[in-house]
Amino acid sequence: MATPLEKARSDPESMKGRILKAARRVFGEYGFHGTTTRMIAEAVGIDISTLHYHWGDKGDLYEAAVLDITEDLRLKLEEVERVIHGRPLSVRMDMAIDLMTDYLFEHPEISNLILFRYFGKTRPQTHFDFHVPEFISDIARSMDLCKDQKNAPVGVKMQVLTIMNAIHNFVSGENFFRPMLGLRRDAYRKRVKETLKSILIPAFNGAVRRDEAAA
Amino acid sequence: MATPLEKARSDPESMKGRILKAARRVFGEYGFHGTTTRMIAEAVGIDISTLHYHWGDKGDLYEAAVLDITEDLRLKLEEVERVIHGRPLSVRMDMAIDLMTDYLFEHPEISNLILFRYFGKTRPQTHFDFHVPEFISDIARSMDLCKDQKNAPVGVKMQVLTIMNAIHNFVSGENFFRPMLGLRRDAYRKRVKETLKSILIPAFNGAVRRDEAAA
DNA sequence: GATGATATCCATCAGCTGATGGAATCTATG
DNA sequence: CATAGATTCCATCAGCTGATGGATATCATC
Repeated sequence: MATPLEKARSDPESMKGRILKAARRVFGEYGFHGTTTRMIAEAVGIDISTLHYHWGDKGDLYEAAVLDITEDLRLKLEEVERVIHGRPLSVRMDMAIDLMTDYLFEHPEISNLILFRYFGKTRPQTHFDFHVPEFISDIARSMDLCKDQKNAPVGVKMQVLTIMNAIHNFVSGENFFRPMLGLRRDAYRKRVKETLKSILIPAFNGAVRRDEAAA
Repeated sequence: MATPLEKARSDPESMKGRILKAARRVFGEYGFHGTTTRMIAEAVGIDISTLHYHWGDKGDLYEAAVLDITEDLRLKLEEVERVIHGRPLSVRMDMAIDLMTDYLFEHPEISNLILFRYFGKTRPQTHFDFHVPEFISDIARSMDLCKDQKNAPVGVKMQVLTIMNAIHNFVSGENFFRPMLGLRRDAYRKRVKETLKSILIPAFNGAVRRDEAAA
């Protein structure tokens, strides 16, 4: 039998799917404690008891939202890897940044929820698995930053974290940074890509050149 | 007459100061909505009415905490600028990363509160000034990334944001990232500095070399 | 159209949270 | 010590929040 999350993902138009979609967005904007079940129910246009009927209590729905965005992100990373596979490093980096920033700007609640889980605590302490470690190693391998498929070295993992977090920051912080910079939506997104590339591509090209020189 | 915040900053041992210090920490861990006035009062060992007596309502205390960490950060940035002034770019960058990471790891609530304000919404919408734009331009000038004292170009501002956010991320996300990487406290902090330097210094050295070549 | 299962809403509750009034305590000053 | 002001705590409240029971509505199947 399919879990509630699988049902919701297989049919986004169902009530389960509509609630989950709204939950992702509202939890992403206000965090777990800043979100009330009534806010989500109102966003869907339903009563709170309908929400509880489909998803149990608030913590269960939050967990489902986190697992849902995690799975979306995993699928997108796989897709990006397929697209960039076999190309030279600087091109891979360039394309990966373009594809991931575009995707996350279209689904900012993914970045929002991830950052909330990284940087904030929930009361009472919830901790279900986030699958971050595997993601990070997969990205590292896809970027050709390490050979080992299963487990990247610590230094490489931290480089990958730096890249991913930089993207999440600009996506999730758009409401704060964009007015500060006086940019329109499209100009902001263009600048984000440029900035990330200008910083990251030289850094990693240099790293690889240094590796090659050492070898 | 001194404002409550000025009084609290001038005498950290006073009740106002003790409450403010606890508020910074708890707000930083759980965010505005995840924090209850009772949590802060309990951390200080006082009754909630004493808290309200000194700081008014919850929103006022939160605002004071944000302004307090903002001022701390401003003072630290000034200090760092004095220390690194006049040195070559790569050395400035190296020292600035060391000094700022050390400082923020000792005061993680600063990074915590800043990230909460960047990435989360508060209900009802609060928006008092954060002074971020001036900070960013000051850092850019201090790093010699721009000439104009008052207002750095957009591209430079975004580079500075990328650097500062990367530091905040690793400081504030320590509880999440460190177990994931299997590092002890000191090793983690060492690795954070190495990672930041390995990515940022080549990038900005390259940028400056390109500027010089173009000039 | 009858019937059982599923889905939705209304009414309501207990507990938590922010906030306050007022009594009790402390402190400085004469 | 007396007194006034400042500080702290206890008791309490109204409103919000998460959650549920039960009535109603919808739907598939016969």
